[in-house]
Amino acid sequence: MARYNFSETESKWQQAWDRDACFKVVEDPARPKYYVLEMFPYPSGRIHMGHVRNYTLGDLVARYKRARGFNVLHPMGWDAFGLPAENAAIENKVHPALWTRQNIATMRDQFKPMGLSIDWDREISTCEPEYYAHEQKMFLDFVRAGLAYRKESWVNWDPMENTVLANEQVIDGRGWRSGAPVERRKLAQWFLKITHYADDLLQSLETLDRWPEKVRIMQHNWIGRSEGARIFFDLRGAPETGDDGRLEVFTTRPDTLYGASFCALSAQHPLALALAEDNPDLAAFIAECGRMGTSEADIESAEKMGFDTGVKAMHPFVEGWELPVYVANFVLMEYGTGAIFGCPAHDQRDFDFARKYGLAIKTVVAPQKAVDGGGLDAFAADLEGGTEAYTGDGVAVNSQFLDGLAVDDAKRAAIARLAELDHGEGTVQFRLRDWGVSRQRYWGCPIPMIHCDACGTVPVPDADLPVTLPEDVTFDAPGNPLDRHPTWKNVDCPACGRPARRETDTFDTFFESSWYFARFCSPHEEKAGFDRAAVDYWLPVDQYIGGIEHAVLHLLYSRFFTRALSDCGYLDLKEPFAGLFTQGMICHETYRAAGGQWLQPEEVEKDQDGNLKRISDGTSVTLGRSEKMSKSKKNVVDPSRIIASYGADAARLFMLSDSPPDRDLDWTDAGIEGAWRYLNRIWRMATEPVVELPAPGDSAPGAPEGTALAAVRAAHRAVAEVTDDLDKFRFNTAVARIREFTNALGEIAPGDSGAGWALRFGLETLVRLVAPMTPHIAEEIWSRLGHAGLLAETPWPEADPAFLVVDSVTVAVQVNGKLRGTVELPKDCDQESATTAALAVPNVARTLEGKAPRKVIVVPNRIINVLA
RNA sequence: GCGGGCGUGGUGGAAUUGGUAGACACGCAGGUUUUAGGUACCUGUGACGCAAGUCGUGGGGGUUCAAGUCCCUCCGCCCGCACCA
Repeated sequence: MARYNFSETESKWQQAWDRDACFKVVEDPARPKYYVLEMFPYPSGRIHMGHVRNYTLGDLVARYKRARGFNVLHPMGWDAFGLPAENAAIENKVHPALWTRQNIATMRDQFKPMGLSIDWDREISTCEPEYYAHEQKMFLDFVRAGLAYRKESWVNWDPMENTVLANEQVIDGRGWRSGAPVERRKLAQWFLKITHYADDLLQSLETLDRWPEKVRIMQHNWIGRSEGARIFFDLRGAPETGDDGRLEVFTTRPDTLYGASFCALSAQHPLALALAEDNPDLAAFIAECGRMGTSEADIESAEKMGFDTGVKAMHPFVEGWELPVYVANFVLMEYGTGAIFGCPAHDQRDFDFARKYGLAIKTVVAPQKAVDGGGLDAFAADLEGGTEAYTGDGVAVNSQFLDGLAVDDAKRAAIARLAELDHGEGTVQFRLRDWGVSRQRYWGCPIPMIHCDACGTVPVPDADLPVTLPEDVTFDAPGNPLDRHPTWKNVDCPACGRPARRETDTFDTFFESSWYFARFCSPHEEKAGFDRAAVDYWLPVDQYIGGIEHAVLHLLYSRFFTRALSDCGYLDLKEPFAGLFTQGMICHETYRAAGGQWLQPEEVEKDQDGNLKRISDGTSVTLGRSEKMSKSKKNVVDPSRIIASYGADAARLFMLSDSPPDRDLDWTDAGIEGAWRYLNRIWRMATEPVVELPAPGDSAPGAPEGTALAAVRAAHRAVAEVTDDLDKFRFNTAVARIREFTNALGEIAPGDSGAGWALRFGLETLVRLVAPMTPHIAEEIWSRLGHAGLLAETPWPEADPAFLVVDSVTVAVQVNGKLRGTVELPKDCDQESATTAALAVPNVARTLEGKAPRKVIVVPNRIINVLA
């Protein structure tokens, strides 16, 4: 028999599954549903190993759940809008639409040979109007529901390219492509009111019990809820700024108000800007703070800097107590109110600031112990003369009416007094900010709004939707081509009919990925984004699988979107993803040539002595540590080449072997070779059996014995263990159990009674267990074993408990905790006979030197510890 | 700085409730068959030791009959978020 011909076999079964439409699904209320979804790919041009791992994991789950009787939805689509398409357009003169569609075609062709059990009829691409039309409607409904609004906000502006840059496109304060110094500009932008759901998004994290703890913590921190107080300080010497002349401050420590020694404003605070108008020194200080923001922030970060404005803030509790108002570089405009009161004794930043500017440090909280023990003065002296603020728990001191109250009680009391005096109130502050969705980009979904000089911003009427993205644009001038499109941009106002202009901004591409999981439920629905009955059946996604890099934004936006859609009547659901699994990254060794430049794995070989050489010229190569595969380090391995040389099954098996799926995986040649060798091993076992196999369906010819019985037992044990492992996402141990079982099959002695039957049963069980991992070879062996039906449509095997019980166990025997031998005992045997047997072990008797044991601890079926 | 994770043979990694540490692989060594070989199969493989045995899960300490697992402490690496008031 020839070596296993993977390429012939793999394409053969892919066609068979296709022909039988094995993976096509429709709603079926009679069966339990299971929705498996991998994070859909960005069509960058070629698939990478991360994709292979992602889709291997998802496909394993999909095939396994299908075998377990679930109606499985496993779709595929493309996250097709985004900046790289525009960059390609500028750099290579290819239209973004063409570039994207070609990439999708290429990547689809690369995915197909993986043999994924995907319902390809549901394929979607977010850059097509059939998809994005629906999100325009959703957006307008959000606007109507008060969940979307327009406001001015700061952006990074590249004056050379006439475009807005994302934070990661700003390098050392300059545009990544133009190199021009980036300006801060204020633009009117659309926002989605994610903060409306801040509390719910936070609290519901606790219901996501099939999410990784790590991701929930990251979201928890990102939302960043903190309870505190808003405090209004009356001001003296401040210019009129339009508000009521008071300074609003947020604090989590209203209990420390009696320890206040200054107030500080962010450099972008309106009051700071107003004061700077006739104070050039302050203006210079503010400009300096602005410069520090982007570039050398880390280096300078330790150094607290401030500028005394001369303005005074009046303490809310004490008549006549004036606090100096500074502008300080460590106060963020984006958080709270952009202003703080400083209590140096109980906040490290305030402490450092007070030291630098000679401000008072006054202890107003002390540990109960210090107060009780009469050590308060010493505690205060240490604190005020030291270098570290006291931020621990305790009771209020030196604080008038708060004295003696524990921190939490003092906070409540302070807030009550502030409210009484009309100087503040208790409040909850979130770190989470509303989601800005406007992008000054071409390759995205147009925002369906029209700007009219007379009527203001007018929504595009539902009847005029969708607003399709014009494809007759060029990229030969800087800026957004939509801005200079002659016919698309200029339209009549839907309200008054006079000439008006379209909104030329497009949506953030997270917009598309926030509801695509719902679109997959009814991808061809034309009237709406999805059919209500379909989403009610399929959602939530039972198992979502993807990279940890989306732990916060994508997942949070999707959770928000699901709530917003529900509030607008589209859905009745809060959480889109019931189960989440985050896979590890693919790593590979790195190589550097003598000159220091990175080398690709194909450029390097090992010589006889095991030293790395560059193939082209034989010069020596430095081996670097294994790192995440990346183009910049050139340590990438192309999946298509691997699949072409070893087949999809081998690549998939390697992805699942050894490393737990949530940990990083090292790609090695030895690993893929090992997977390939294993496939050949089971191929030989099945096609050149050591003993003649009975016909399929033959019943067992009496009880198997010896190695045959052992193999049958191993089969049942493997079914039980692999099932358990797959349920728990322990795919690497599932592979180990399958290999163990394979070894047991290899032990079958042809002469043992029932050997042929046991081998057939074993092989059938084996291919059913590996089918979700290596579906092609499993299907081929299944067919060669004489089965007419597809393995892809065969139910998961069940273990017979009768073969799982064992009648004897090996029990370890220790003397004083040290292993001295083992003893074979009947399962669940009584303590006395276990003790007797243990003491009879020669090595145990010898170690005891004839002395009687002091005590014997028997853990049934596990261990016996003899204490001498 | 805060939060999270990790640390086990030459390598990737196993190890229910605390109960024979190193499953399953890779690599390596020896052998058998075949071959031009890279194939396949068998045996061995934590360290030290001829052996009995001793020591071994990042270091140190503790709890326990028994600790990779629980507690304290220190060290190292990785990942998030970072002047969040």
